[in-house]
Amino acid sequence: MNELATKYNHSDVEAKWYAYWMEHRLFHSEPDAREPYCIVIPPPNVTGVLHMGHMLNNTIQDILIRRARMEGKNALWVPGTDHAAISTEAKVVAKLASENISKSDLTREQFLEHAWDWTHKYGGIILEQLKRLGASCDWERTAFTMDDIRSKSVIRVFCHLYEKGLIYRGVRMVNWDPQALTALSDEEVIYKEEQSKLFYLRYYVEGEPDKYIVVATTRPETILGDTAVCVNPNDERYAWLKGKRVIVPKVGRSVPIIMDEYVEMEFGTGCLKVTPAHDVNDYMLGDKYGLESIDIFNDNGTVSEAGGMYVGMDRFDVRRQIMTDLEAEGLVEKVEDYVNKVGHSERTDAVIEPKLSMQWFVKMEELAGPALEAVERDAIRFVPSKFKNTYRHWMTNIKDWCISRQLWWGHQIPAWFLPGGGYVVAETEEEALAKAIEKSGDASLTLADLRRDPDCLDTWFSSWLWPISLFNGILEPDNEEIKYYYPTADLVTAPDIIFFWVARMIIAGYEFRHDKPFGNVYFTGIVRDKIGRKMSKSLGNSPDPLELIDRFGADGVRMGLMLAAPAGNDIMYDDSLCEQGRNFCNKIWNAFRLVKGWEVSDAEPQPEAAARGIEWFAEVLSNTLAEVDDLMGKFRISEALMAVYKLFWDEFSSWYLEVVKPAYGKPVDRATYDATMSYFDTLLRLLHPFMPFITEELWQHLAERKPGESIMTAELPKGRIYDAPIIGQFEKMKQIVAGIRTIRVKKQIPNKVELLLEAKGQHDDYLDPVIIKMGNLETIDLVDEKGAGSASFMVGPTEYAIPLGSAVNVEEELRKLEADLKYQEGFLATVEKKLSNERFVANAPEKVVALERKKQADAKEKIEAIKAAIAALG
RNA sequence: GGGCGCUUAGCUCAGCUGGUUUAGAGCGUCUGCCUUACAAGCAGAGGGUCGGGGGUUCGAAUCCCUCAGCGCCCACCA
Repeated sequence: MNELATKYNHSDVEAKWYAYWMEHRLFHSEPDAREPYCIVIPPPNVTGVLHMGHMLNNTIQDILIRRARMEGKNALWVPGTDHAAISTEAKVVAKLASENISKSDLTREQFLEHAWDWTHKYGGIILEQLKRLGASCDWERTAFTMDDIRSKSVIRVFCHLYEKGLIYRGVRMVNWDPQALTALSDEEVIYKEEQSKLFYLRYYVEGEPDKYIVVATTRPETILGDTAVCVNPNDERYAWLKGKRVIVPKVGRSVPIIMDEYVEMEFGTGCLKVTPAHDVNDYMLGDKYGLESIDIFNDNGTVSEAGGMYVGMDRFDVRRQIMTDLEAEGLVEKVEDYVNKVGHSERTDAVIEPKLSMQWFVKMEELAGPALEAVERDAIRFVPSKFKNTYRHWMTNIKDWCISRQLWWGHQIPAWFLPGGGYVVAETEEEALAKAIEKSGDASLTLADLRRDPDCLDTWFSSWLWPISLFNGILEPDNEEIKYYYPTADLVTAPDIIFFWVARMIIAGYEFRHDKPFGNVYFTGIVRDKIGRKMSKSLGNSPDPLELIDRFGADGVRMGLMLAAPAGNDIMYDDSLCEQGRNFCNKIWNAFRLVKGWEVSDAEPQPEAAARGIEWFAEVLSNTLAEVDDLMGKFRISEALMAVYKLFWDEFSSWYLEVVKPAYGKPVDRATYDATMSYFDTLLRLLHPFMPFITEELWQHLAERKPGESIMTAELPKGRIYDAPIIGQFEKMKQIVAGIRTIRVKKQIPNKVELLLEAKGQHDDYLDPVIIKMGNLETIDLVDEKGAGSASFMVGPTEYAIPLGSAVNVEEELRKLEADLKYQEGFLATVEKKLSNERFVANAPEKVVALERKKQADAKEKIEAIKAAIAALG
C-alpha cells in the first residue's frame, strides 16, 4: 500500500497538473449556450513582479472562477497587463541613465524602442508567476493596454468624448511632478503629514518705511512669485492697509493689498501672500482680482529666469538660502515649527508642485450620473457595502479628470495642431489632415505641416475601458464576444483604486456600453505583516511569494491567505497561516493514503457502525455543501473555506473514517468502500477551487480518468440544509465517546483495553455499534443502578459509567459531579429568574417563554440525575 | 475640519433586523500519547462577561447616547 509517501510533496504535483490543464486548454472559454461567468483581471504593471497583494487578489479570483466552472457555467478569466505609463517610463529613464543616456538625447521613436525592449524583457514575468499560484486564466486571451486593439480603443474613445464636448483643453493649475516631469491627476497625489516650519516675513508698506506687516508662509521661496498680499476685509487690524501696497521682502517688488474673505483671520498673522502661479488657492485669488502670475519654477523644480534670483537652484535649496538671506536683511519676524500636509507623487514620491499648464481634461459631472445611480441601487453590489459611502462621496464631488501626461510611453493624444493655430482631433493622421484642411480652408496642407500633441494619456484612460476593450467592444460593439461576456460577473480589487479604476470603469461601462461592467465588486484588504505594518520593500517585511510557494505549496499558500481574509479586512499575514494550509494538504493526502490502502471484499458484510456512519456523513456533507454555497454567494470566502476545512478534518477524517475503517489487516466491504470513495470524490470537488493542485492529483488517483478529464470541469454537487435526526444522534454519540476518552486519559487506560459502559437513564441505542467501536467497548449495558467503583459522566440527563473497581477515586468523582451540579443550578437560577419575572412571561413571545420552560425542565432533570449520582457515591 | 469603520478568549476573527441551554471558531497554550493514514499527527483540557460609563427593554455582545483608543477615506487653511 505504501507506494505513496507519508507526506504530500507539492513540488512533484503542481507543475505537472498546470501543464496538463494548459495542454488540454481547460482554461479556455468561448461563447456558447451556457451561462457566462467572467472576471477580468486587474491588470498588473507590465514590468511588475508578484507581491503578496497580487497573491491574495488572484487567489480570490481563481477560487471564484474555478467554482463557477464547476457549477456548469462558462467561466472565463481574462489576464493581461497594464503599461503603467509613469512608473514604466521612470524605470526606463533610470535604466538609460545608468548607461549614461539621457531621455532628452533621444528622439521619441528611439526612446519608445528602448521602452518596448524593456517591456519585452520584463513584461509578463508577473503573469508567469501567477501560473505558479494556479491561476486558471485563459492565457490565449492575454492582453496588454498598449496592444493594437486596446490602443485603437483608447483613441476612438478619446475622439468620441471630444466630439461629445466632454474633453477639453485648457490652462489649469495642475499637480506637477518635477521628477517625472508630468502633470498628475488629483488622485495621483498622496498627502503626507510632515514636520515643517512656518516662516513669518516682514512686508514693508510702500512709501511708509517704518511700517510693515507680517506674513506667515511655509514656502518662503515662493515670494519670488508674489503678486499680492491678501487680508480679510473684516479684519480691523488691517483696515488701514486698504488701498496701499507693500514691498515683497528681498525681491523688492511692490504688490497690492487685496481683501478677500477667503483669508482666515485666525491663521498665522491674518495676512496671506499670494503667488498665483504656485498655489491652487492663490491662483483662484489671482483669477478673481486680475493679478499677475509669475511662474518662478522650471519643470524640474529649479528656479526659472522669471524668478529673477537664485536662478537654476533647486526649490528646496532656495528655501534654505532665502531664509538665510532674509534673516541677514532683518526681514524675518520669527520661525515656528509647524506640521502640514504635503502632496507627493503617487508614482515617484516627489513633492508635487502646483503649476499652471495647458492640459487635457474630461468633464466628469455628466458622465458620473448613471455610474453613481447604479451603485446606489445596487445594480452593482459592493462587498463590503461600506465602500458605497466612499464611492458616493467621490462621485457627488467629482472633479474634472486631467488626462494628459507629459510622457512618451503611453497612448499619444490624437490631436494635431495646425500651423496657423488651433487643432483637430482625429483617429488617424489621414483623418486629421482632412479635418485640418477643412478647418483651415487651406487645401495645400500636408501631414508635415501638422504637429501632433506630444503628450500621452493617463494610464487609467486605457484601463477604464478594460472590461470592454478586452472583448473589442469599443471597435466592434456588436461582436459576439462582447455580447456574451459583458457585463462581467465579479471584479476583485483593492480598495485603494476605487477612484482610479473602479469608479471610472463603471462610468465607461455606462457611457460606452450603456450597461454596467460587472455585477459585484469584491474589495480585498491590504496584506500586512503580523504586527500590522503594511508590507513594503523598504521595510523588507514582505515575503517573496514564489519562495512561499516553494516552501508550502501553492495550495498551502492559497489556503493560508484565504483563512485570514474576510472581505475588506486587512490581513495580518504570518507564515504560520501557510503552515496550516500545508498541514491541511498533508491531512488530505494521508486520508487518501488510508482509503487507497484498503483491500475491498465483496464477501464481507457491512458492519452496522459503518452503515450508520455513511448515513450520517451524507447529511453532514449535504449541509456543508449548501452552507458553502451560501457563504460564497456572500463572498465570505474565509468562512466557506473554514467550513470545508472542518468538514474534512473533523467530520470526515476524525469521525467518519475512524467509524468505517476496517480492523487492521481486514478488508473493507464493497458498500462502505464505494460510499467512502464517493464522499472523497465530492470532498475533493468541494475543495478544488481553494486548493486546485492536490485535489486534481488525488482525483486522478481516485479512479480511472480519460485523457483531458479533470476535476476542474467536474460538477460540484448541490447540498441542502436539513436537520436530519441522525445528525443530533451523532452529536450525542460524540459526547459519549469523548466522555469515555476523557476517562481513559484521566485514568491512564490504554486505548486497546476494552471497557464496559453502563447507561443509566434514557439512552438511544441506534448508534451503539459506533460508540462501541469508537470507544473500544466490550458492550453497553442499560442499568438502573450503576455498579460500585465506577467513573461516570453526564450526557444530558443520562449518566454513563465505566466500572473500574478500586481504581476509582470517589472523592474526585464527587468533586466532578458537584462542579457539574453547581453549574446546572446556576443555570437553572438564571432561567427561573426570567420565568419568575411576570413581565417577561407577559411580554415575551410564546416561543421564547416555551423555550425557557424547556430549559428549566431540562436543567431540573439533569440536577436530579446528578444528585442521584452523588447519592449513589456517598 | 468632515465622513466611515473598528474595539468579543494569548493571536486572527464570526456572532445579520435584541431572546435558540449563564458567549463561538481556527490557530496558539497545557496534559497524555511515536495507537500500522497522518507527530506537518492523535486524544483530552483550560481560556473571554463581549473597550469604559450611561440609557432603552421583561430581556443587550446585539439598539441609543457618551467617553477612550485604533484605523481608513475625503478636504484649498497659507
